[in-house]
Amino acid sequence: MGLSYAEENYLKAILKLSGSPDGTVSTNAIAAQLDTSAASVTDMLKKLSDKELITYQRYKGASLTDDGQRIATTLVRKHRLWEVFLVQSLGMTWDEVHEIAEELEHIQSDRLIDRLDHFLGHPKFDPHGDPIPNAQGKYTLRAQIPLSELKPGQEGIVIGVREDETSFLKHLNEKGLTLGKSIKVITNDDYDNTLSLQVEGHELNLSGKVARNIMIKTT
Amino acid sequence: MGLSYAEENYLKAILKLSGSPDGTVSTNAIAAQLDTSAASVTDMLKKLSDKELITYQRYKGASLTDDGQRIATTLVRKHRLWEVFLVQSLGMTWDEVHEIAEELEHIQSDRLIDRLDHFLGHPKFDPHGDPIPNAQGKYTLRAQIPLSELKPGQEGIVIGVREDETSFLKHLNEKGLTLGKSIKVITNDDYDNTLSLQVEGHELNLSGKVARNIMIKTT
DNA sequence: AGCTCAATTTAGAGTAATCTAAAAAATATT
DNA sequence: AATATTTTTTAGATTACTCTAAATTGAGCT
Ligand SMILES: [Mn+2]
Ligand SMILES: [Mn+2]
Ligand SMILES: [Mn+2]
Ligand SMILES: [Mn+2]
Repeated sequence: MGLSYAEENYLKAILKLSGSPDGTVSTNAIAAQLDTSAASVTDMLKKLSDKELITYQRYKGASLTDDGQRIATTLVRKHRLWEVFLVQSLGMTWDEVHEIAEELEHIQSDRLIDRLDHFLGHPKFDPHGDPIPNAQGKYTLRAQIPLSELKPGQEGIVIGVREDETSFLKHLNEKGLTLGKSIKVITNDDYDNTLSLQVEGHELNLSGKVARNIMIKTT
Repeated sequence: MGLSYAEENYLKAILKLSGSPDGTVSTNAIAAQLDTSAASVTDMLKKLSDKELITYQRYKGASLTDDGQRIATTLVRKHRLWEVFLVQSLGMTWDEVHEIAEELEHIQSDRLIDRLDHFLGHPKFDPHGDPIPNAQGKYTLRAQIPLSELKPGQEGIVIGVREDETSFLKHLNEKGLTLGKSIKVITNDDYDNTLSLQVEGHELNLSGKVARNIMIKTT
């Protein structure tokens, strides 16, 4: 029997937040990620723990079990494959696909996803530059560095973003800072990483907050 | 604010069942269609009535309002477009797409559906031969007659099925009776419409129950 | 070691969707 | 017209998910 959308969203949130060593995630971090109350999170952590998808001890945080990790990774795979479909096949823009994929990722059918993956040509990255896990849960890592950490004079290519909210991506569209663009840093403020850079002949100013969410492959 | 999946499924069921003159549908008919209890149906009819998506009087059945009709028709459009996608683009078979489309139809995004429609080339019929409403809710009707009503000697082409359950469609696959096939009736039992017919050189026997769910365009 | 405060959990409650069993209304039969 | 049967509704519960407010726990600081 499958999981509910809510259970799946929690697993995905825990995976996203568990970058740390042992991968333990706090109740409040999950609540913030899912924009829900800490009390709701506690309830759900008990349920997921009963189903052995996470390990959880009161007051000690949660981490994914192997089963939980596998399920969460599959959700990420589905989310990102659908995003590729929406952009590549349907011609939607990178700023409008995340919310839709947030629903599509819950469609239940392994066969569907394998077919979709095949149809799309086994893409390795989604429209935001995030890696797509394969059917075995493995994915490609790339050397990348936040734009905010580049020194004046350094050059590179935009290969990803760390944030997929519509407002952020629309902002980048307006600045012309989309995937694949070549950039060169002119100045980078020591204090708050306010940047000026060169993109396709134009000069551009960016806040440190924005620059920290743009990932660069240096050239 | 959007409707829940349950509310949408009820609207779709009412549309499907309201072929009659005024289009009034009984509580039990809906319960049977959705495989749920009559008590649950009554609860939901009250809710949909409050939202003015149906007209409903106790003990008198329900019918769609214009708003309800519009929403239900859009759901049918989405369901059938997704079925076309699954078969045409992903190469799935007509017997495995209905259940998946039952979920996909609830994805919320008008823009997505318009893009999908465009991507698929504005198809007029789904993989079961059912017409696909356009964005305005209009669809093409075709002259068709149940195979069970053909007389011995009559010929035609399979242009649709009235039932999209997997088991039924798999049965047709085994018999080689798929969309587009040419058939010729040899015998048709007066009492129960047990048929024998000619398909691609082979002779085939069908129960009346099956024959009543296969739609033919006579030639 | 004890105190303080933030993080977390528990308590209690609400909404949505569903069920079974009992009551009421409508329809069919005699 | 009265009675029997079927259909539909109501009553009362259950499960899943969520919330706010109150209680508890644990970690950091004197
Ligand atoms: Mn996304
Ligand atoms: Mn989601
Ligand atoms: Mn279908
Ligand atoms: Mn559905």
